[in-house]
Amino acid sequence: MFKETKTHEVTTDVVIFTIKDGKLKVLLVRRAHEPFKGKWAIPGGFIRISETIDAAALRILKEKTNVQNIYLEQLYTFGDPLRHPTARVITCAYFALIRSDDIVLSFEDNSEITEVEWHPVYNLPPLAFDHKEIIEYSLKRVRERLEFCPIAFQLLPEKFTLTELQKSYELILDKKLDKRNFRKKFLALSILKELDEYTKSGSKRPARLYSFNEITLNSKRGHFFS
Amino acid sequence: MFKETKTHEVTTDVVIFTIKDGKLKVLLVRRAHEPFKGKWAIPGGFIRISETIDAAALRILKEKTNVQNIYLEQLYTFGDPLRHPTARVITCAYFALIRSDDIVLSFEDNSEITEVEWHPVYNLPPLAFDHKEIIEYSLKRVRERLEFCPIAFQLLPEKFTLTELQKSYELILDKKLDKRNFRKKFLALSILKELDEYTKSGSKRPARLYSFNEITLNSKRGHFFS
DNA sequence: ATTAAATAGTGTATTTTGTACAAGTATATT
DNA sequence: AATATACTTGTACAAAATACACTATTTAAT
Repeated sequence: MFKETKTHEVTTDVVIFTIKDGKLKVLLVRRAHEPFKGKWAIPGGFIRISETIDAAALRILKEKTNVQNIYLEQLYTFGDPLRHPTARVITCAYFALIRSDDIVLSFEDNSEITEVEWHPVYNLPPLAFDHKEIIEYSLKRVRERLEFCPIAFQLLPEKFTLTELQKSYELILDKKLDKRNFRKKFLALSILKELDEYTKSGSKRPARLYSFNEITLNSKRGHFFS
Repeated sequence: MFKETKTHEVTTDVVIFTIKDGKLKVLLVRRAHEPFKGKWAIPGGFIRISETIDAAALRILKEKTNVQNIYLEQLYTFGDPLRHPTARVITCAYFALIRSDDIVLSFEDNSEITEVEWHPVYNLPPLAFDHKEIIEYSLKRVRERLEFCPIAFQLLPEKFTLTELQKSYELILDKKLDKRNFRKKFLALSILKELDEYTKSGSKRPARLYSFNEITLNSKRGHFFS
């Protein structure tokens, strides 16, 4: 298919999750050029020759969201020769969880892209390349991680209610959880700091606010929810 | 460090585990050339331009061990620009578990290599590149997998005793397990076929032989040992 | 034939973890 | 004051994990 003398291109793509408008969303960019011109894709780019892969992924993340210091994990490397129609592009995919508040999406004068937007994970538009598969695999991985460590805290503000925390789990796992069991389990882990503050009851009964203790993962069995 | 016009090279390295002489071992090759001439390394090679990464890893595995149809899983992609002293080489690492019996190690007239040998995982020689890190990470992953699915069966012969099975778990997890609990748990999973055969008591009391049913993973919670 | 040595095999009691499930409490609104 | 809404809390049961010690079968030695 390709000449053996042709070289591989190596990129990184980053699946960026957030919770916005009560939905789990991923950041997508609209492609300005072929292949897949006009199609939505997950943000990505070439890995520079003297840059670690992690650094490249962080760079992509920062270009689009201006966010740094975030949970970013290498997901999988996708390298089917047919995943790109005209070149051999191997992509090392990452995923990240961020809070969507105080984030300004940007193109950064990037002629590669005509739009940047959050899209509901459970209702995606047609995507370029194998990006649908990449997102699905990310979601699977996030769910696995959630069983072991409360990475959902990346999605929440500094101070949050237990209901908000539970909601973030429900959005990721895509199922309802029992309120009493959820609280019991979480409080038993003693990773939450109970604050003496309450939501300024915009609605009904104010809810107590919590924050995370410095995260020290690996509780005995490490499992959270299944 | 490198000129931005220089291209990445992309390889795959495969950590191959086996149990031999009552020890958990990995397959290492001795490098014939610089860099790290004469040092031990895990087997690897360039990914061909029209080959999937999985296919490349399987090819490497077959070149060295003549084994096919084996549990092979992508581990992680290592891409630190400093991991190779003179080039930018990104490697997509895999790991595999195989039975060491009926395996003939081979160089396949490969001038890259002067030796191929099994080495105890818990007592490795100095290794080329970041291969020590890759092996350590493989081991971590194998342990994680072991909690969910009985991949240890890849290490055992067709017919085996419960003691042998337990031993393989103990070697990988590097700790003793309780015999009665181990058996109870495994038998409850009904993935074992109890045979009407026994070890031809080379030593003391003969032990019953078992084989695996067709593996259907994902029992309810999926966990085995911690 | 008896005994010793080695490995195989087995069951119960306790603790921990997971799950199912419903009523009372604090605030805002009317 | 009554009502609506979201917040908070505990117990009983089931399932899973863990701790723990003796008997059984064979070979080898006397």
